Amino acid sequence: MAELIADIAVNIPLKQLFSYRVPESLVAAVKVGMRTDIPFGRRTTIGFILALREGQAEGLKDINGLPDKDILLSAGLIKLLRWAADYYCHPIGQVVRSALPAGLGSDKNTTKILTEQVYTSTDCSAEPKGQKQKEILAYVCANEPVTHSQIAKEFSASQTVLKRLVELGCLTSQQQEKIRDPFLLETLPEDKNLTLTEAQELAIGSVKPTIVNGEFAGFLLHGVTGSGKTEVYLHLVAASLAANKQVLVLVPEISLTPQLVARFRARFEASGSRIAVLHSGLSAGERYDAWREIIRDQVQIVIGARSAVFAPIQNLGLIIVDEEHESSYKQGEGFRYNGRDLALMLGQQHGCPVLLGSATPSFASYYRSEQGMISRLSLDRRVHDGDLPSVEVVDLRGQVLEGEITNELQEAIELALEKDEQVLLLLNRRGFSPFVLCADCGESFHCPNCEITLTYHQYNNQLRCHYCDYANSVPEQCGKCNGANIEPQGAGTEKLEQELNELFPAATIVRMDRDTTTRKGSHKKIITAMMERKIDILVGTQMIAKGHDFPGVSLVGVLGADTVLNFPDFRSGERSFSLFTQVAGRAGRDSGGGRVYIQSYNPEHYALTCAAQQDYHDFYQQELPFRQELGYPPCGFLANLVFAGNNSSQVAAVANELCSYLFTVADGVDVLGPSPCPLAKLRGKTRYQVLLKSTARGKLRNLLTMLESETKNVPKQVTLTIDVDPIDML
DNA sequence: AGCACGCCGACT
DNA sequence: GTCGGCGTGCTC
Repeated sequence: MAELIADIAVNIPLKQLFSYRVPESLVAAVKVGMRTDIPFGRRTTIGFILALREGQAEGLKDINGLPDKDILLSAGLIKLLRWAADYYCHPIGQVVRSALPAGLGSDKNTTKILTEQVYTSTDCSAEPKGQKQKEILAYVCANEPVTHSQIAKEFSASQTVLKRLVELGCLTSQQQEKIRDPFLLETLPEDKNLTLTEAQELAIGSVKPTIVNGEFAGFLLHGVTGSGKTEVYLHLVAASLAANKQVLVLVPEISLTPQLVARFRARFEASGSRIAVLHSGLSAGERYDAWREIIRDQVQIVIGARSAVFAPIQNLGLIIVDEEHESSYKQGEGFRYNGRDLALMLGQQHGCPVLLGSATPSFASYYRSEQGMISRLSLDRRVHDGDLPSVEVVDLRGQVLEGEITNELQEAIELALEKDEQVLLLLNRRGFSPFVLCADCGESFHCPNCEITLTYHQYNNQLRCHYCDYANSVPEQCGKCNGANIEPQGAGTEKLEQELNELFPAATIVRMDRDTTTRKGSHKKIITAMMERKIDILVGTQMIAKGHDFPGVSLVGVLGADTVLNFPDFRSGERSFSLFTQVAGRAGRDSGGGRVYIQSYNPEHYALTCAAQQDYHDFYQQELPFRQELGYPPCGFLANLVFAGNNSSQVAAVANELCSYLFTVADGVDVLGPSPCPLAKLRGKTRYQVLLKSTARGKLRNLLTMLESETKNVPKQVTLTIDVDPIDML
């Protein structure tokens, strides 16, 4: 006899699904996408029903129950998750869990649905005796249905009065679900409806038909800073809403893009569209509520960071990936997916356009647009004024510098300060100095867990590891020769801040990096002070280049460009070009006539010269042969295998063994390694890597399949992580 | 990942 | 004699 069988994903590091019988009592209620309680081994746990089928249930256990009324995973989402689990070689149960809002994927179900009383009137002509009763009844009649919290806000001590009104038969009440609304206390900005430029009109016109027709199409919206990408997004969102379809907007990090969220809300909330903003600041309850609203089709626009690509939207009309080049779209640990790439897959599965927007596109996206796989839409002019900043590359070769700032840059800063304009200085290295050493014997200091050099932080006189949380105070004496001349070498943002204070004592100088923005709100505080022109010079790491328009900035300086250029990774050119172009775009945003100085020992490097000209296409053409020759993405495909464990010789042996196996079976795939990872030791674990490289995606996939069946032989003391399409290989 | 089973060292 | 170390094996 055929019975109902559920295929269930369980949160364990295994690829397979587990099959259970659905008992007669649950057959009517069970649906694909629901969460379920199941017996698992000697314990009970929760799982997610990814499929239901008829079949022979002999030898299968029964599911215990269904804890929720709603389904949690839409059919479309299940399809995406299964594809992603396979593509990224990650256990399906853990893939499902990382897609879900926190609190729903774990065993302990801590997130609850809130409910509250909702009142409606039954008799508005009634005339209760009490004055307060009259007032509240009138209020309910005018505004019904009214929630209890609304009444509590308007009237004090309303509880007994309400009870009396219900007893009198004037009101009835119902228990109803309550949605936690994170926007409740925020005020909406004013919506500015701007006239479109020709280029904007053209871009909108290209995407619109695909929204209406429900076709997949990829678009790269390449627009320089200030060219009005957001306005293009807003018009396309409107088109999607008009076609009765929902919109997904991915952003690199919500906290860095408050303006974008504000503009979406200002444009669409007034006309009754609901926007769900998913970000790390939400409580578990708020996430759960947003998730339920989305799956019930009560939300029209979802904005969020990479994990929002898993929002269970059922009727997608458009997907936007803003700042698509940002590396934060790639998850760096666990389930190492790329939100931008999954967005493209999602668009294909749903049949809707995907719009990738950036001023400095990822090399991969630009390549795809050149190959005709996606369409490129360009906005090459700023909306106001035409002037892009003038960029000067300052040659450091042969210069004798006392600090970090050249005479050229110093003079430019003086000039800007005289004119009461703001200055932005980028130095992509936090701390005071990247290392310290003993001036007598040359001894330097390393992290005991990660073996890399420790960075000196002057403000608390500590040596800190930037990869784990190791910290130690600076020793008085050298441990090797007992010398007392321990000196900081090189410069970070802290030291630069000190130098600036000496050079420009009258100026207000503020530093913004991970060390000054850890406290909640501190980041926003600096941004606000900058907006209000309370800061003359802002010094910081790459976070100063992201997402903010500071109208008062006329001068941008880039220091330490060479550390970015010489970073040991095939994407260093791309990253440098992107960072320098983005930060240069911060100069003279409104007034025009901005100036940018980039100091470098390698002024002829194409990443620098192209950034100086703001010429992406030139950069692309110089970068392309290098990627082609070496078969690097997007001209080839990579997967990085990392072996880690406490016993270094065991890790090396396991890596060696698996590597030679792969080498013998590989067909059309280069097996490189094993070699110690660039961070050969991290948090106390020894790490080796094997890089797989192929020009054919399918051949790489085949090898990964063979690898996965071989991982059974990896001892438990050694962990193997597979990173498909890695973006950094540290 | 849990959770149990199992086989060897120092304790009331 | 047994409490407990963590190696190994399994989970529909």
